[in-house]
Amino acid sequence: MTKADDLTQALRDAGVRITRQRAALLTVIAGADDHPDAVELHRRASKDMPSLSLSTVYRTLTALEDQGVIQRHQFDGTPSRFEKAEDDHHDHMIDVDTGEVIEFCSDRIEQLQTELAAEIGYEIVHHRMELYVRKKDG
Amino acid sequence: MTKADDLTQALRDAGVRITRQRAALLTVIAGADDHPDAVELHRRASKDMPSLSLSTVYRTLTALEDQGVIQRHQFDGTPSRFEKAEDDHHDHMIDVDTGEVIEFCSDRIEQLQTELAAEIGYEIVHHRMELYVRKKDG
DNA sequence: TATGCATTTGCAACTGATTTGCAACTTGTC
DNA sequence: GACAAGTTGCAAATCAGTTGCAAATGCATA
Repeated sequence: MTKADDLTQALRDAGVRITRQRAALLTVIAGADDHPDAVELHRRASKDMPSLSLSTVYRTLTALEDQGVIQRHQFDGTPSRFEKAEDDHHDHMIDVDTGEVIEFCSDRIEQLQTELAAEIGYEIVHHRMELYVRKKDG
Repeated sequence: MTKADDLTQALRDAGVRITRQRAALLTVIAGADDHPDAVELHRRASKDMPSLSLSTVYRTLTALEDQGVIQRHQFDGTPSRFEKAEDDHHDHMIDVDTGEVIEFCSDRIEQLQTELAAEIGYEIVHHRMELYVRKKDG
C-alpha cells in the first residue's frame, strides 16, 4: 500500500470521491516540486486527461485544501499557487526578479510571533510570512 | 504650510497633478485610522465629491502607491486595503472572527528575517507578515 | 456484477475586483 | 488666458475564480 493509496483512502473516508480527474490532479501535485497556479496545474494534468476542465481544477483544489491535502498561497498580486501539504511548516521568499520561490523556516520567528500575539490576548490561527527578495551583488 | 501641503507639493514635484479628486482622496486617506478598501474609500470621498468615479479611485490609489504615499495590503482573499505610508514600518494581525486589523512591529523578527535572507545571498526588498489570530478564551 | 443515487463533471454564464479605451475635460505652464 | 499633456468618467473588457444545470460517474450495497 503506497503513500498515494493511503491518501486516496483517507480522502475516500472523508467522503471525497476519487474521480479520474481528482486522481490526475493528485498525481500532478504530488510530482510537483514548485508552486504552480490553477492554470498551470490544469495544463499539466491535461496531458493525462485532455477533457479535464478548469472549473473542475478549481473545485478540486478547494476540496483538497479543505481536506488539508494541499496548501494555497496568495503571493502579491498573482493568482493563488498551490503545493502539497507536507508535515513540515515553512514560509516563503519570493525572488522579485525571477518569481522563484524559496522555502524557509525559522522556529525562532514562529516563537516570537506566538509571544507577540499572546501578549495582547490572541492566539495564532495561521500566519503568513513572505520575504520579497533580490540576489545580492548580481 | 501644513503636512498636507508638503505632501501635495512633493507629489506635484514628482509630476503628479493634484486634481480635485486626488485631493479629496488624500484627505480621506489622511483622516482614516483604519484600513479601508477601494470601495470604502470611494464611498467616503464621494461625500465631498459626488461625481468621483470608482475607476479614478483605483487609478489614484495605484499612483499614490507608486509614489510611496500609501501602502496596499492584500489580506487573505479580500479586496486590497490601503493605509497612509507612515514613517514607521509595521505588520498586521487580522482577527479572523471580526476582521479587525491590529498593527504590530518586532525589530527582533525583522532582524532575523534579514539574517535568514543574507545567509543564502539575498537582500529583502520588502516583506509581508500577517498573523491571522483569534481572541483567547472568549 | 448490476443498481441506485448522491456526488462530480463540463459547459457556459456569472461574479467581484480591478483595468482599460476613448472622448471630454482639467491642470500647470508659458 | 491658451495650450499640451495628464486626468477623468463612462462603459466595456479583463482576470481569477465560482456557480447553475443537465449529463455522467463513483461507490456502497444488493
